[in-house]
Amino acid sequence: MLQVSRKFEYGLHAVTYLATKGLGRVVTVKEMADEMGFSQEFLSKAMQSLKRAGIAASVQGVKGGYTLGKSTDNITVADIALAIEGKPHLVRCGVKADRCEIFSSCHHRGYMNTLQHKIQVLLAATTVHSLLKEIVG
Amino acid sequence: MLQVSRKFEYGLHAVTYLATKGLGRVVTVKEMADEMGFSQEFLSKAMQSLKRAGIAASVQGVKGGYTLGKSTDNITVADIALAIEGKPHLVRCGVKADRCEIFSSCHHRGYMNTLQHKIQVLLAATTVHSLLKEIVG
DNA sequence: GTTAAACAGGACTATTTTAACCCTATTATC
DNA sequence: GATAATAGGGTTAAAATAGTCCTGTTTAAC
Ligand code: SF4
Ligand code: SF4
Repeated sequence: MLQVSRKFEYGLHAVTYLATKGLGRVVTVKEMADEMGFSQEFLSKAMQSLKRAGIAASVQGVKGGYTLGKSTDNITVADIALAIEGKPHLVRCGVKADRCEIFSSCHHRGYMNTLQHKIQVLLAATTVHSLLKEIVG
Repeated sequence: MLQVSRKFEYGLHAVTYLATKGLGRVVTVKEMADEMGFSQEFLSKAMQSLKRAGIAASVQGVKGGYTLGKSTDNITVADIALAIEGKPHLVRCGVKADRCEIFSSCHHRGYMNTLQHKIQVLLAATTVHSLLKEIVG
């Protein structure tokens, strides 16, 4: 269906939320989940992925939470997608060749791969900084 | 995971197969399934979708089968995707607003929709005619 | 006109992926 | 030491995808 996952959308919302709060402010998952209206546990997983990718930074313990790990013009939508969904694979064979039973006789793999690359370029073209301007404007 | 469905790939292969056989030649689902190595029943569903969209034309009865319904430069990859997967919805709310619990407070919907449009433009930029040239070249 | 080979399509089942939840650490403030 | 937070493994639930089955309908060939 070529649809982004909920986890990705949660992550994207979280990043823009953190961005509007500024780099200094430490925000808890609870606050974000309450504010934006989705599951705390699930958002928590998304934040952990973002943290591992360096997009978010975490502070543990009481008074802990998350902040952005980079400046907003240094995070692209592609980065967020990569952090949360892992390497993109528009076609099954990208995960592993034997995921497709007709791998050896397939002629349109090259096209699909360039298509995937073009989609990646689209995602990489939007930084969180530019996204925020779109949102406000 | 932003991955195309198997049904779409089956359909795309079928269309290029029909295209190489020329508009005159009527090809059965059995032949295509055997030739390309996938489930006859499942490919049959894809062909039915392609037929309903006018991309393929069918001949019923003994000696029946499928041919292309249009010229190869009149079919784009986007057309095939539309025929097989229906209207694309990069985000849940595209299907129906109430599919997303935070619809009313969502700020990045506009961006996601333009993103989807750009992906559609990518798909629409490739005709079966140009795809065949890529494959051969 | 009977048979057989093909498309048409509804309904069902199985598999896989995604989403959500639970529970136990660990960390650090108070 | 109590508490409020992140970290993360493991399990379950729900949804989407893939695949099958079965019953019609059409039509060429005999
Ligand atoms: S059909 Fe081709 S492009 Fe698609 S998964 Fe198989 S090998 Fe890859
Ligand atoms: S988060 Fe926004 S864009 Fe995504 S489904 Fe919900 S309303 Fe649509």
